[in-house]
Amino acid sequence: MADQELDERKIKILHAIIRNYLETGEPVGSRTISKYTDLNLSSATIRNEMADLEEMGYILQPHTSAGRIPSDKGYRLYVDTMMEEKDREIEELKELMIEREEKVDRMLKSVAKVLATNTNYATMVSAPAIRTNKIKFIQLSRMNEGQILAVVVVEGNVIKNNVIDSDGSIDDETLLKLNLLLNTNLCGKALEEISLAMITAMKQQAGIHSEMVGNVIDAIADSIKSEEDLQIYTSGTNNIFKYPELADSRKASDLINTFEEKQMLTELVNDTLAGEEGSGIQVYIGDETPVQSMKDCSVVTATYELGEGMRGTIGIIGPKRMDYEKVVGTLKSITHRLDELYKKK
Amino acid sequence: MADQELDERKIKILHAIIRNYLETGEPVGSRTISKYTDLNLSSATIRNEMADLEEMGYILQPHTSAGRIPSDKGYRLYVDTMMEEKDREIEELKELMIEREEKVDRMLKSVAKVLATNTNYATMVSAPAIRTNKIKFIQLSRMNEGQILAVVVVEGNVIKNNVIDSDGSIDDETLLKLNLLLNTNLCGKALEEISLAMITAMKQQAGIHSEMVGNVIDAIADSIKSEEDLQIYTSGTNNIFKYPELADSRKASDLINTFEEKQMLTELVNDTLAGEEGSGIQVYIGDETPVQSMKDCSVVTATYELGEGMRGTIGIIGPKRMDYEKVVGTLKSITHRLDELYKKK
DNA sequence: TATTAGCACTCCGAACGGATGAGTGCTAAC
DNA sequence: GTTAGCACTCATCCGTTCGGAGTGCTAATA
Repeated sequence: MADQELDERKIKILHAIIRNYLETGEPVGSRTISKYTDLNLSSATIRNEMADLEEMGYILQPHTSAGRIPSDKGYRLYVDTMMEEKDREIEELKELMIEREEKVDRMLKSVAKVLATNTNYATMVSAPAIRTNKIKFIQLSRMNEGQILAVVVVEGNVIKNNVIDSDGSIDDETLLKLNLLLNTNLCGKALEEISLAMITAMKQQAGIHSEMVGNVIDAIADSIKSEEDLQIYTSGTNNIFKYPELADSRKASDLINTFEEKQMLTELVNDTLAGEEGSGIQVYIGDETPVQSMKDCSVVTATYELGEGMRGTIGIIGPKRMDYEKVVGTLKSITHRLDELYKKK
Repeated sequence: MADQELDERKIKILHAIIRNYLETGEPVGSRTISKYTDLNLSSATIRNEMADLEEMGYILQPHTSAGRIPSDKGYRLYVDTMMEEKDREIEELKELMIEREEKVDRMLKSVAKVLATNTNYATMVSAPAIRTNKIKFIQLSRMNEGQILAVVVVEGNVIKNNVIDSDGSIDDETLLKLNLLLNTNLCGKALEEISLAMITAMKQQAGIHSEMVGNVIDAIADSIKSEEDLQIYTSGTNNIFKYPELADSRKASDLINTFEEKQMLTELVNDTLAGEEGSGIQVYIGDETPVQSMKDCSVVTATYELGEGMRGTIGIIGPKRMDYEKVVGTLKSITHRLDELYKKK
């Protein structure tokens, strides 16, 4: 009775158990199921089946004489094969005010917020990694005697800037030339594409001011790294208190910390962007997550694209018994909307 | 026996009670005090005195037959008159790496972090309100056909920027003129000083491009407001879990939320900047705080100044039984250090 | 052979009831 | 005014009890 396959009936029962548990958050017993499902079986029969399901690892008992709750393996199966998405979410979300904005970062912030209030889970949104963005415009200008302001605009109108101390005095004319040089050479290039060869070439062209070119490149590189490269916005952190299994002081503290030190979330972002396939939506259940402090959570991530290869990640973090259908639906619809908003142009 | 003044002895006893409670976090009984203090009194005498102190409102009993804990009024008295500051903290802090940085915001972030790890409380640091900062430099430049990039640098090298859609095409020469116009008129002025009169005057000078001037001013105003004007950095939020009286799920959730929605902290900032006097350090105990969600906390704030009138606020949020001496000392030393760092130049 | 009814059993959680001990308030003596 | 002494209160701990939910197993049933 142990190593058999999951037959039709077992699947139905497992499905019922999970659905019920997602709703109530309480261990579910055989009697409940025997009424809940359409297949008319007595609780005794259900019990036998449940014993099998437990042996196979799909469900588990918090303690003897308690009902069953889904195991990670159970959730996994559910998410992989038994889930029906709620497409109606898409319509609802259309109403949510996600509007295109001149500056992407501002919009992404609002995405995080909207998602958090809408789902009742914690959310994170990573801005497209800047180093893959293309440079739109570079501008050097003199602020005062000793200081030069370097401004770099990349796609999405993300603007980086840095103040450079220029010891040697540079006259306005050379500044103009440098601007021209930098723009013609670097515009349209992604930041990570800038090669050493290009830099030396530019230095050569700059002649006596080659030093300045180096400084500017350094400043650019610096201003990119400065913000830890990957900008991440979070929202709804305090939603975790809505789920007793996460509100435990120790776990909560760890989670809060993770959200504050956004850097820890980069692993999640990287993993999502790397392991992408199909719909671009990924579900991490419990231990599957790359972030240590989320071992008792489930995380659903999606990749979005704002045209021209600017890709970022959206993540929703909640308890394992999160409403996967709703979350996946919501993420699908929101990435779709982002796609639409930024495709036109 | 009720409406008498606090005599010497009562003060000593109250002092002892508070000190003891700050250390242990447990209600303190008469026996403890009778041994703790130098005035050799039996527990019975202490009990009588304690009854008086309670009647006067300086201490209270969590329940009959428990020891006493300080009331808000008790803490207040302690902070106002009985506290001896630990000046040695100053030396310790010197070791902490607070270094001047080109961009203030980055440094303030690190201040928040250093304070949080050093004190084990939650911290917030507000950046100087931008609108009181003076403009150092303005630069308009053409990004492409239809778009102009406006960059404004204010004191502290805080850099704001905005993209302006320019319908009418402006040639390079007028752009130069506009730059000159803006810089000569606005540099050295604080953002809030810009008056309508100045704007109209500039528009007149700009001639046919008066519209552009308006746009730029709008853009500047916008980019200031955009970031909710007041930038606030927080750190160590999860420290609140170290204090059981705050770790309670409901309170914790509220607090976390306050730190996430930094906007709520502006009241604290405003109150601090307004009610400033003497040392510039303020202590809010329990209900005294202007922020609703911190009713069960104490908050200590300080005003710092980065030369030339750029003033901001540092706040430390912890349980009522926080180590006021250490916190006040730390804040004093750190504001002092900031002052030093930014005075030289 | 699969399903079901029935029953003994397990375990959690809430409720109860002493002990224990810390701490108080009060009184009477010093 | 101070103190010793005592009765009293109350939180906390711990063992017990008890009911309920749910299980596993067995034997009867279709």
